[in-house]
Order: sequence, then structure tokens, then C-alpha cells
Amino acid sequence: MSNGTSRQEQKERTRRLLIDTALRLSSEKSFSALSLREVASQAGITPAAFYRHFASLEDLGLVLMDEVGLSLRQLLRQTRRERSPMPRWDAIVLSVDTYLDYIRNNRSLFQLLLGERMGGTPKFRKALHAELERFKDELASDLTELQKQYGPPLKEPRMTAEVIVSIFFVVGAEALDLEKKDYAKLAHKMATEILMVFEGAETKKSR
Amino acid sequence: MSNGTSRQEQKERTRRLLIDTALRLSSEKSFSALSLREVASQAGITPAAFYRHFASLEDLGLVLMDEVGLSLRQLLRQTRRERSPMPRWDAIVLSVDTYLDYIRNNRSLFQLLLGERMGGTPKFRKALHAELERFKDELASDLTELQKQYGPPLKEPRMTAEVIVSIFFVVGAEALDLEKKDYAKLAHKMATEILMVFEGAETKKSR
DNA sequence: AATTTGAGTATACAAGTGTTTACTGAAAAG
DNA sequence: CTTTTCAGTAAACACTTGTATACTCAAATT
Repeated sequence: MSNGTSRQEQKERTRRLLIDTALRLSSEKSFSALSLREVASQAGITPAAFYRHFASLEDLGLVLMDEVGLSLRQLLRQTRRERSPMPRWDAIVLSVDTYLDYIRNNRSLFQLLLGERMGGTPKFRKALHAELERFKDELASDLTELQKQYGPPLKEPRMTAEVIVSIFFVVGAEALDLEKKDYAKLAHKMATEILMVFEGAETKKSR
Repeated sequence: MSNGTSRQEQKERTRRLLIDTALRLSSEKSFSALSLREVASQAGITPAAFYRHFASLEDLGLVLMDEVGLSLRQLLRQTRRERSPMPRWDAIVLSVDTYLDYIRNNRSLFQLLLGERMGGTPKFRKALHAELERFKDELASDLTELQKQYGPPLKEPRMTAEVIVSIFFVVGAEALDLEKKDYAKLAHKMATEILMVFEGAETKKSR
């Protein structure tokens, strides 16, 4: 036993194949436009075999969304952490570039994350909403920490984070329909917008 | 002729019925999840009769999106125009309230606008993108004009507009899954965020 | 008054959908 | 070596889907 084709190993392999297939297909159409049969046949198994792994296509989708959310958050957090002290503008540009690179290289993942924001089932929307909140939380906590060291304190870290996440989403959606040559320009615009928000978040007069 | 049941009048009536039905149904599921047969039967006509009005369901969707974009832009522009000189905070709050009211009263329209941002066909996405650009343009031009009268000039009106539109979209999506009692809190948050952006857009040091 | 027009109906078609059922055959357990 | 387990197959089910065809019958035209 425990060679390359043990029972549970094979099952796990098929499971991943299903997930990856669904991901690949959902970059062509939206995930909610997929069918169970389509995913199964593209993965090379019968429709009935699908049920050995997921109770429904929606269940697969929820797993998928977990994965994309997790990987994206980790990536960004790591980017923010790894940087040594540097001018703020450069730090923003670095994060923005990392983000846009991620989108370009994981088009389908990102498309899934954004695409089901409204379209999907309520369960789906709720899961995505939770993902977004985690996203904001992490960004907010990183912002307070970083600003504590390098700059004046932010008035409203949570709101600042939310505005920045808004920018991430809208620009991200814009990036999907863009050619590679226009990425630099988009990155610069995005960085400028984020800097603008930072400066607004630092001004003293509140309300 | 030309009584209440002339030929073209009847046709127009059915056309509107189809549009309205599709709109109503797309507040339950996303528009791209609708079927031609479903819309037709809910409108009380046969599938084949649908083709007397639209070549496809997608065509109906494009008409629908035109309508929602138009009405939303008009509403917001009107709100910004009608107000007399008032403190900026109050002006922002007024716009935000109007916006959230619109969303609450035209849930399905708004949901359509947001829902097909990624999910729909390329044609759909392109149409929506164009809608968004018009949106930003109008806001940007209004911003410059208003700030010329009441405040310091904005560094980057177009970018300011884009950030604000980002907020509109993300908060709008949030509003859809909210109970009425939480609208006030959301409105206040949204207004604060927008003010934050304004202040950032006014600071002198650029780049 | 006779004719044309066209929105809407009835019906049929091929294709695709989710799910269920009984099965096979090899890995795992005894 | 025998038995159990279970991922995957094959086939059928009762749908729904988009589209095409031939039709009706009232309004509009002549």
C-alpha cells in the first residue's frame, strides 16, 4: 500500500482534477454558467462519479472560492510584510504590481471571486462576503501597524481599508479586460488613487 | 385606429412586459441565469412569440442595461445639480442618501448592473464598461465644476471620480444584502469614506 | 369588401440538464 | 484466500433548454 495509486490518493487526485477543471472552465464562462455534466466530462469522469466527491456543483464552487480567497490574501499580506522600510510611494507601487501580477497569472481564480459576487446563489454570496471582510480586516490591521512605525496615525483604519479594497476590486475588474501593455499605466493610476486615499485618511479634521 | 389596442401599441406593450418581466426575474437569480422560455412564460406568451420582439435574450439584456444605466446616471446628476450651496458634508450625505434610496427602490435594476459585470457575455461586459465610463465622466465634470465654486481645486478629478465610483459599487453591493434598519449606518460610513477621498484629493503634495 | 400583414399560438425537435439506479472491478480488510 | 468497500461506469429518468415550422385570426391596407 501507499504507493502512488493507493485508494485515497487516487480519490484526492480526482478531486483536485475536478476542482482544477471547474476553475479552468470558469475562466471562459462564469462559474454559475457551468454544468455538473460539463465539469465531469471535461475531467474525464461520468456525471455520477462526480457525486463521490461533491454533493453538488455549488459545493465544489464554495471550495474553490475558499482557495482563491486564501491564496490572494496570503499573497498580499506577504507582500506587505516582506518589504523593508521604504518610501511609501514605492511600497504602494510594489503592492499594486504584485496584485496586478497575481491577477494576470491567476485570471480564472480572480474572475471567479468577482464573478459570483452578485450572480451566484445566496450561499455563494455570503461566502464571498465573508472573504471580503477577512480581506479588509487583515489590511486594516496591517495599515495601523505600518503607520504606527512610519507615518501619522490613520483616522479610520477600517474605512481606509475598505476604500482601498474597493479600489482593488474595481481596478481588478478593469485589469481583466486589458492588454498586457496597458498594465503599467493601470498600475500607476491605481497607486495614485491609493496614495490619495492615504492622504485623505491622515488629515486631522474629522467629520 | 389609434385606440388603446392599435397594432403597434399592443406590440410595444408586450415588449415592455417582456423587459419588465426579465427585470423582475433577474432580481431573484442573476440575469445570465435566466432562460428565454422562463421570461416568455412569465410574461404570458409563447417562446416563439418572444422572437417577434428580440432576436435573443441577450438583446433584451442589453436594452435593460441601457435603461438602468441611464436612469441611475440621471438620478445622481440631478441630485448633485439640484442642491443649493451647503456645507460639503451635508452635500455628500444628501447624495449618498439619494443613492441608497435608489438602490433600495430599484433593487433589481441595480443588481442587474452589478451582476453582469463579470458573469455575462463579452458583449454584455463591454456595454457595462461603457456605462461605467460615462458614469465616471459625468461625476468628474461635476466635481471640477462644484469645487471651482466651493473649495480648493482637486488634484485629479478623473481619479477622484473613479475612487468614488468604486465606493459606490462596493457599498451598493453591500446594501443589497442589508436590512432597512442598517441603512443609516451604512450611509454614514459611505459619506465618511467619500469625504476622506475628497480630502486626499485636495492635499497639495502630489506623487 | 377583399387582401395583406404580423403578433401570437401550437407543436415538434434535438440537445443538454441534474439525479438515480444497478453494475464492475480493483484496492483494502479480515 | 475470501470478503468487504467504494471510486467509477453505463444507462435510463424526467425534465428544461433554444429554435424552427406551420398555423390562426384580428388589425391595417387597398
